Amino acid sequence: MWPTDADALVDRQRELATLTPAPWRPGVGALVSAGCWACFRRGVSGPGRAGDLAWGAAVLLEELRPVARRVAPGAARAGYVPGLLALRLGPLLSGLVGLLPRRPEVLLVDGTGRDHPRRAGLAVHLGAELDVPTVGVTHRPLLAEGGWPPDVRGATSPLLLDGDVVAAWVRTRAGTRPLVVHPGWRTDPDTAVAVVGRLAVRRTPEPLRAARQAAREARAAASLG
DNA sequence: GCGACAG
DNA sequence: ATCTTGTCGC
Repeated sequence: MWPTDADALVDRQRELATLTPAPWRPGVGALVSAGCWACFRRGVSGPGRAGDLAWGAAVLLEELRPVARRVAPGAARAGYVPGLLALRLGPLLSGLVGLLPRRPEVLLVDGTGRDHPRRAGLAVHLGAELDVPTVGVTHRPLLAEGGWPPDVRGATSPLLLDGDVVAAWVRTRAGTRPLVVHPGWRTDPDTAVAVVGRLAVRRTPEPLRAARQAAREARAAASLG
């Protein structure tokens, strides 16, 4: 289950960093993926706090086609603290993925993997809890460093932390900012980049786009009453 | 001590 | 995270 305080989460992250699960690779045929997302009330800025109202979503896809959606309101378990995102969102997101009609082959998460103070970001943690290979996607690195790749779709460049390649900048579209792709649970950098390239039609990979849209629709519906 | 810091 | 503004391209 999910740690409920920072000390317990840090302990769990240190444990996760020592695990070496078997690497996963996509099989032949249509890829069954999922994306999960959480959004908060509009107009509220800052790190927030425990109890913040949130809307979560998980969407299951066969290749690029959404086939199931789950949305639910929930409460953040903590304010946002860099390195402790799992404390805030872990239970909500894992619960929603667990409601999908089947387990995906790979789950895309809005968070880092090995680019983390203890090499165990939310993408790693969710994958371990759910026993699902994961790939993280963020707008920017948490700690890793590296220059942008050329402005060509498919171009990548490494992001390093303490001399290790822990993530990659990826141009999913020319003319826009690259995304950061993070290997998570049972994925390596090459596999993570390949999965994102396969699932990205627009800038944001379709599983995350679909989940973000579903979460925001749930928020909008709630605001109307 | 100070700043930086996924969402 | 979320918002606002401006700019570019179709």
